[in-house]
Amino acid sequence: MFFFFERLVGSTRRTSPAANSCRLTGSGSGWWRGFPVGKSCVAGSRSFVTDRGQEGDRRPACDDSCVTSSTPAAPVGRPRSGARRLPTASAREEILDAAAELFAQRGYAATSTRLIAETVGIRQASLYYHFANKEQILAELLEATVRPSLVYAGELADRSLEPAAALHELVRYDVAVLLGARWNIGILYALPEVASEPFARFRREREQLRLTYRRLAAAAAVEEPGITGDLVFGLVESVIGMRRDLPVLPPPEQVQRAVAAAALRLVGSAGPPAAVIAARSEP
Amino acid sequence: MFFFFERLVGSTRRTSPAANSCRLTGSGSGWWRGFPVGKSCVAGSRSFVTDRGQEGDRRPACDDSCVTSSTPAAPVGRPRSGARRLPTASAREEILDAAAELFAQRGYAATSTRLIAETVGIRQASLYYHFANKEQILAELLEATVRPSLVYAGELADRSLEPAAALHELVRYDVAVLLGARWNIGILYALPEVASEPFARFRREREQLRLTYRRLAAAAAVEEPGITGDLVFGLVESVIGMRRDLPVLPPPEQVQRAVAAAALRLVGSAGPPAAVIAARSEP
DNA sequence: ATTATCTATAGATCTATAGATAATGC
DNA sequence: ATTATCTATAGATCTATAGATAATGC
Repeated sequence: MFFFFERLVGSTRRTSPAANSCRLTGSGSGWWRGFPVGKSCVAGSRSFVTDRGQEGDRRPACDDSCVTSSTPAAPVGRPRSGARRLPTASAREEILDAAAELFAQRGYAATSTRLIAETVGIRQASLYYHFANKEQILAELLEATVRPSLVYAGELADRSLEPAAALHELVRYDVAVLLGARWNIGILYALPEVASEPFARFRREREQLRLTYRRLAAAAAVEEPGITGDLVFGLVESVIGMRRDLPVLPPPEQVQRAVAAAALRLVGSAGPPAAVIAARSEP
Repeated sequence: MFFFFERLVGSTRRTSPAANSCRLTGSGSGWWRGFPVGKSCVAGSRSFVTDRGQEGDRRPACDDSCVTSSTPAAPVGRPRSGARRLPTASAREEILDAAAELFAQRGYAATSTRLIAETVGIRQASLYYHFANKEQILAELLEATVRPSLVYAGELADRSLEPAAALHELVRYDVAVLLGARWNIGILYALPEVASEPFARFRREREQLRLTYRRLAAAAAVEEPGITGDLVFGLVESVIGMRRDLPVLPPPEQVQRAVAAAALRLVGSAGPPAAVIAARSEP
């Protein structure tokens, strides 16, 4: 019913731009966050780090050519003291993965760069070869986390579904993203430091997603929508708290179904309309 | 329709134990968090700090007698260098208030004891006269924040309402608590450091509240409840995020109504039952 | 004498930079 | 020559304790 795809994240590198292959290959890119999606492969191959400044860090620009080789290739540069955290991933990706785990577990301020480095298996100072500062790491994680849902929301708009069906789809997708992430990355959304300037772009994108929920809820609601859109948004993101606080959760598909159905009841729509069933016509 | 009451919090002191007067008086206690409630005055006079260890700090035990005087009284001890933050409150309460503001705004780890002290208007070291350590401050804030809803849930159980009506009441109350707090204290629930040991008691109490939601949702749901109780819990707490992220919110009563109604739709109950209306028979 | 503050400071961090070094690539 | 690491460290914190001090209370 669902299949997984992996996303390239936190890397300026781009593998073969096989836009619809839904599985990216090449030097370990895309390993670190797999999530199930409703129907289609979305935004999987977008490289969305390249466009950010990266002013401060010493990492040289890298064009497409540098990863197209599928050979593992002997590592360049001075060898690490420790073993690799993720042998198939780039250092940059290993850092993002370690940071995601630690930020989600202990918070941003409580996670020292030393701890991130230790978790990766490198020295603290080596982080600064890949990132200008600690904030850059969090910013990258945050943006990589909203963007898929935002992109999906955009695609949904082009499919001219009836509002309830579109809402159902978006909720399913979003829940899948939140549950499927390797670490409970949604926790980062609520980190207090996200209110500060370096994370403005992330906040803007998240607000766009909220607007989509508002629009769909207003269109699908039987009565005056009021704050219903925001409540659906909150309902969806409540799976972050559930994933954090509950020792066990039902399988993702079941949670997706439950939250999507709950969202439709919440907007007053009488259960998943026929269009929803039709829209998810799998083979 | 609603009236406010103030709660004694973070103080071993107890004013006149006028259990139902709904307004506590005496040396500034209860100033720092006012919130509207649905019908009754709940837990307003409980002092729930006394029973915790306080091992580390030098603050001497204080019995009821020490605050019963309603005269402002000249301050004992060396005078402060700065002005008071809250002239009517005790130093302990001022610290809790400042910490609540800062923890909610910047997070726990990112808030230094120096900053808390400066915000209060005292020197950093002076905090330690009132609290054994920084964790104690957060623990006290957290516990003071769930407890009212938990107590209210307990009282609700004694009133033998029908499930949908009870759920409606609890949601209204809980939303009022979250919206009425002087600072958006619910943010603290999601602070990553809350997972650590010093906050075990808080977590236990919050889980009890979750269980109440589950029980009520299961009893009120028309179909298989599944994770519906947790979704309602999440729905209610989503007002924390709304209060944080939205520039303006509708007036509290309106949000209460909207969330309570949404909760009932979510469990499948067809709108607020007559019992709900009956239950809130105001003059 | 008691209380609630103050000053001073120990010891442990933490972030980011400078510059050396051990690999590969050409 | 380039890359990706390493070691060393400056400078800025941060928490908590020790002990002095300026009030009131008795």
